[in-house]
This record gives sequence, C-alpha cells and structure tokens, in this order.
Amino acid sequence: MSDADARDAHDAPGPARPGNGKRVTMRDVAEAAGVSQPLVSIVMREAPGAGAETRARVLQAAARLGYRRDERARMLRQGRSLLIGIVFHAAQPFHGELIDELQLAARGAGYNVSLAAVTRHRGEADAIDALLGERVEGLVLLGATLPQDAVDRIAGEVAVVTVASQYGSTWFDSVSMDDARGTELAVRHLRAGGHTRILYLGAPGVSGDATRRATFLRCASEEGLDDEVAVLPGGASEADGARGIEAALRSHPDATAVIAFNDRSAQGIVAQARLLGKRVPEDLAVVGFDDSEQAELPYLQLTSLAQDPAQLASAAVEMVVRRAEARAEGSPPLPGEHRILPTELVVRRSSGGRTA
Amino acid sequence: MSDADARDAHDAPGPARPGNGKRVTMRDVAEAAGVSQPLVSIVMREAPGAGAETRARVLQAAARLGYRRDERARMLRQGRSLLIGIVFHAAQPFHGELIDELQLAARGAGYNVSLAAVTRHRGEADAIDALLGERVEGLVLLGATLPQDAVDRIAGEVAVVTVASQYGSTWFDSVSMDDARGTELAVRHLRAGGHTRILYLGAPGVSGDATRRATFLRCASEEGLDDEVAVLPGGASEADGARGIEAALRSHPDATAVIAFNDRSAQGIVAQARLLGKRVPEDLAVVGFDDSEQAELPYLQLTSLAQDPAQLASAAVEMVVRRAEARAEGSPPLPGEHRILPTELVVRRSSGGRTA
DNA sequence: ATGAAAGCGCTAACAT
DNA sequence: ATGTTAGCGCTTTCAT
Repeated sequence: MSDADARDAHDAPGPARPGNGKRVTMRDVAEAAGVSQPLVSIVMREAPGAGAETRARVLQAAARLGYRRDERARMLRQGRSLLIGIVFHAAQPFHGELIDELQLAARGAGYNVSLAAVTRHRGEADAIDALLGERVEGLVLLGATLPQDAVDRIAGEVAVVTVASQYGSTWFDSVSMDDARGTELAVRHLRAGGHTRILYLGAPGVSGDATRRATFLRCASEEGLDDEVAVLPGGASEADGARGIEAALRSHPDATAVIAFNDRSAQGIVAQARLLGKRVPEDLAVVGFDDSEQAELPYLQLTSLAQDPAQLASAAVEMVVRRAEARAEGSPPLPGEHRILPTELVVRRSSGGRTA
Repeated sequence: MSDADARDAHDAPGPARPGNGKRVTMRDVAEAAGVSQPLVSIVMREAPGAGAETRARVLQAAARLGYRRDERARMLRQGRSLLIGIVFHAAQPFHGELIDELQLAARGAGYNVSLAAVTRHRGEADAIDALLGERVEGLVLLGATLPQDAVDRIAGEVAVVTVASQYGSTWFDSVSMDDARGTELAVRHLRAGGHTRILYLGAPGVSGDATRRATFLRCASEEGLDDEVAVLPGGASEADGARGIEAALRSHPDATAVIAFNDRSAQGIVAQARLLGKRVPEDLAVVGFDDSEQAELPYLQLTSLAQDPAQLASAAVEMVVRRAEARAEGSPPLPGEHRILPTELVVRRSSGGRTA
C-alpha cells in the first residue's frame, strides 16, 4: 500500500491540503512557485510589482493548491478592516431587502459587510458586541430600538448610522423615510376618495409610529375630521393587524378607511376584515407603509407609502463610510446628520384606486 | 487653550481612545495596569494563572480604556476559528427562525457563527466564498440549490451540512424533514375528512418538491384516487400560490382540497380562493408545509406539517461540529450522514379541523 | 522585479 | 504568579 493510499479509500474531492491537514498559506504557494512569500501577496492582491510570467506561475500554483486568502490576517496586518457591520432583525422581511442593497452599496464603496441578526434569543446589544469584536469600522443598525444614550456610547467607538429609527443624536447619523409627509399623503388620498371616518392603527413604541400618529391627528384636524377619526392599537405584524382591525370594527363599526402601520399589518387587516364580511376596498379602504413586495400581491393590491430600500441603503452606506474615513484619518468627530428621504404614495386597488 | 481641549469642543462619549486614534490593545491595557501583555491575555480569557489582585487591576484598566478583544487576532493566533458559517436566504422568513436556533446551538457547542445572506444580487457561491475567507470551520447551508458536485468540492475544504435540501453525498451531511411521511399524513388527513378531489400545488425545482409530489401520487393511487387528484404548478411564495390556485380552480373547478408546497404558498392560496368566492375550509380545505408562524394567523388557522426549527438546528450543529472536530484532529473523512427528522401534522381550521 | 525583515494583536510555550 | 519569546498569515517597508 503506497503512502498516498494510506489516507483512506475515500478520497476527498477538490485540491488536497498538505499532508498535515493545515490550510494552504502564501508560504506554501511561494514554495510551490519558487518565489518569495511577499511576492505571492503582491500577485494575490493584484498589486503592481510582479512580472507577467511570475504572476502566471504564482496564480497557477495557488490554483493547484487550492489557496484562499485569509481575510482575518489581511485585516489584521492592514490596520483597517474595511468592514461594515449590519445589525438586522431576522424576523423582518423588509430587512432582507435592505441587506441586499446595503451589500451592493458597501461593495461599491470598497467595503465588505458582516451581518449580525437580532432574534428572540439575542438582543441588539449582543449583536453589536459581536460586530465590534470583529473590528468593523462602521455599524448600520436597522430598526434599532436601543435607547439613544446606548447608541451614543457605541458611536464613541465606531461610525454608526441607524436606518428607519427615530434618533436625533449629535454622535451618529440616521436615515429614514419622511413619516410626516407620508402620513399626510395617505390622509389626503383617502379624503379625496370621499372618506371621513378614518382610523390609524399604530404600533406604539415602534420607530416611526409617534410621528405618523401625530401627523395623522394634525391632518385630520386640518380637514375638520376631529370627531370622525381615531387612533387605535394595531401593531407591526400580520397578527397584530388582524387583532387590531377586529377590535377596531367593534368600537368603530362605521369606519370606511384604515391607515396601517406597515404593509404586514395591512395584510392582516385586509384578510381579517374580509373574513368579517367587509369588502376591500368597497367597504373598507386600506393604506399601508413600506410598499414592500407584499403590497403587490394579487389579492392585496395594497396602496402603500414607498420607502425605497436602495435609496435608504445607499444613503446609509454613504454616511457611515464618510464617518469611518473621517475616523481613520483622525479628523475631529462629524456632527450628526439626520437624513429624511422623500416618500411617495403608490396607489393600488386597496384604497379604491384604479391603478394596477 | 489646554492640550485636552485641542480636540474639539464636541467631546466623544464613552472612554476616550489614546490620542493617536488607534484602537486599544492588550499592550495599552498592560501598560496602564503595570503588568506584561500576556498576563492581560490570561485575565481577559479568564484562564488560570493570574493573582486575584492583579486580575482586578487589569480588568479595571481594561474597562477604563474601553478595551475590547480583537477576535480576528485571537482566531489567527489560536489556529482555530471556532466559527460556523451560515448561508441563508434573506427573503425566507423561515430562515430567520433557523438562524436563531442555530446561533443558540452553536454557542452551546462552543462555536460562534458568521452569517452570509443570499440575495438577488449575491448567489450562494459568493456567500460561501466570503465565509471561507473568514476561515469558518464548518458551513451550514440553508435551502441550498447548488448542484451537488459544487457542494462536494466545498466539503473538501470545510465541514458542510445542508438543511432542508435534497442531497445524498458521501462528502457532507444533511438534515431535512420527512417529506414523504408528511405528504402521506396530509393525504390521509384530507381523505379522512371525506375529500377525494385533492390537488397538490408543487414548487418544481425547489428542494423537497420531488419527494412530496411522488408521494402524493403514490398515496392517491393507494387510496384509489388516481383519476381525481392532480399535480399542478404552485410555487414557494404567496404570489405563486395565489396565481397557482386561480389557474387550478379554472382547470379543476370541483377540487375540494389543496396541499400547498409551503405555508407561504398556502397563504396565497387561501386569500385568493376566498377572493374568488370559495370559503375555506367549507368549499376548499388547505394544508401547508412548515408550520411557520404564519400558520397560526387568526384568519388563516392553517393545518400544516410541522418542521421544528430547533430540532433541525441542533441536528445541523451537532453534525457540522462533529465533522469540524474530526478535521481539526486530522481524522479520516467521515461518511455522509443524511438525517431525516420526523414531522407531525398540526391540524387547524383550514382543513376543516376543530382544533384551535 | 524580487527578496529580507518587521510587525498587526493576540495566544502558547517556556522560563523565572 | 508573572515575564520573555515566538509566531499565526498576511501587508508594508526597505534593500537589492
């Protein structure tokens, strides 16, 4: 039995690792290609300073050995991680869309991203800690609910920008949609459709709710509808919306329109209302927030306030990168910038509109 | 103006970093505490070999300076990353539940996790590459759709286990639910409810569909329903289900029961069917797969085949860790293990059941 | 164009 | 119990 067979009859696929089982390093590649190790580094990161023929020999050796660069070592030596941490909520589909766009934008700015999920068993603080341990240079917090002074403290360590949360700190930036304008558009739209008995099913405590609620009441007042509108408890999930509308229709049986906290809640509202015999939009018009993928579902066709994930993402990345660069250069801290992106009402059938 | 003020009027919150703006290292802590740097290491990782009084002094210095251990450097030096990579699909809510449980299980086994999202702009191969660059010791692939030989190749580099995919390789492990048994339970349940004209709205190409479809046809045949059942195109999303049922009700208007590919599709089916005037469950019984959170929605009350995320996760972690340990010890490759977890029919109203 | 040497922040081995 | 030395895999700086 030869030495090569000693391993096992069962031969691993792909390029074999050196006999000892350790991973392939630049040294191994250098040895195989008959060059020095730093030269391999030059070739691998496509830096100038290597002859064409050598370059080819090195690349071939690397491929043969199945070499893969160790990012940790690279970051360590480089002094910079060029890494942006993203904290998202695993249960929020909209965060999935944001992650996609954030990754794209970050790559465009020369950064990589590292993800940390907030779940039932892991709070925001834990998720952030994990990313700080990886030495991310910036942090993008999606839908953060941490108290502002906690975020301030973190902003003392790395660049921070929050997305779709309500903060106004001098220590970090934020991007969110124009909740006030959106709410105003929703009320006007329903009013123009002839509705006066309008409900807002809010999500108390969730980011954005306070502004939407206040604006709702103000607009209703301006329209002279003080006595016909009401703010009732809804929530941010389908189940919350369903429960909310059921209670709402008992306390306000003659309501003809509802503004939901988000599209998920709106979905629950529509489904439950239909089950209770209400037709949507004929008996009950519904408007949501987010213009998420759900809004387009054939059986929903939900009128919703669009918040473009790509725009949110590119603004977030731009801001967090600017802060990170400033830190890397040792510039004095930047003042907090709080950007509010325009929103747009996308009219679909759920509010009585005629559009597809 | 004193030197301390030179920085800015605007004073950063939290512990200040050293003047030069670089991050705090163990050396800084060691200096501040008047001990050697390795001793700080001993204290920070709570290893034996430091006096109680020294330990306290070091910890205090670390806290004062805002020290945080650099995980990359730790992994690099340690030779092991003790890291498990998780590849998930950002658009799949069920993966969120799995991530939660996987993190829990991994922590229990002494590993950390690193996440990589598959999105519209980033394929599975890219996501896996990123994790390999971080030197993860194991990879948990959620709902992978890569061809098996591609996964085989990756399994040559690190420990791999797939969750909820259909593979049968000798090079990596897999865990999934018992699709055949689940489908059988669904058919029997509907049959017991008096249904004979049953449809299966599958998701061609998606993991699990082939088995479910084949089992559906076999069971129907055993029940003597060959001429009454049909397999029709559905899909894995709400929109797919809605479109699927609309077409299905046109081609098979007298169907009384539907088995959906998953709960998301079932949700679309129920909503669309109701919109078309069908009552659920009276006119159309619906059964889903996953028993996800949606299944419990008040307006859905969906009968579904449970696949416990906690069980899937702990099996996946157990298997990937076993493989990773074997590799770390240089043992010969383990044979592929393909575990199938039992499933259970959770009866709710959507199939005519009486249960909550 | 290439090589030699140093060092990122940490842990491990050995010395005291 | 504590300090010294070495080195993980890489990039950087300086020679040649």
